[in-house]
Amino acid sequence: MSRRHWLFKSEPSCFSFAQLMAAPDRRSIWDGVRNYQARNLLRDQVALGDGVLFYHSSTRPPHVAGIAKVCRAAFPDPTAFDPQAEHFDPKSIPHNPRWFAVEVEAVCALPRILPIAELRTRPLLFDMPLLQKGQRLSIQPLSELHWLEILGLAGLPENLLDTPPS
DNA sequence: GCCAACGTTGGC
DNA sequence: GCCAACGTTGGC
Repeated sequence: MSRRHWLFKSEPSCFSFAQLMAAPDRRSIWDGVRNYQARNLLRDQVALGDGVLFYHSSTRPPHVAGIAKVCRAAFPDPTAFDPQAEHFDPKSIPHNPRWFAVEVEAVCALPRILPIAELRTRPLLFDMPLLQKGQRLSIQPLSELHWLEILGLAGLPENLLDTPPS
């Protein structure tokens, strides 16, 4: 089986990695995605067991905060059906859902956060989507090289996701 | 289907 | 706070 890797963006004032760590079973739904390109990735590509970099945007400094993994693959985003929800979309109906969510489970916080400015200094990361001009996607694919480089920078073992939690 | 106007994102 | 880049909207 080949695991893929992703970067998920969140504004920590909205939902932080610490909140995920503190959630029951360290799990949370990843909902509210309302961009078609990100939706397509969530729905069609993000798979159970995939690795996730949890990135904090719109904070100082913007940074990678932690590692998570996908613990449930795509399902219709329930917040799109809820008139009380911030991202309610009346055009998404249960018979034909427009928006999708996954669930993620925290693996560990980075031993030290990795600011975006530091990522920009690493030659192996120059082609990371995050670092491209104008890139705004909230769900971004990472190559195996990107993933390993970032684990290494953070001081985490390459086989992090293969090691069952103790 | 074009494209101008507008709203949002998000680093700096 | 600024503003570049991008996505969406809607008149035509």
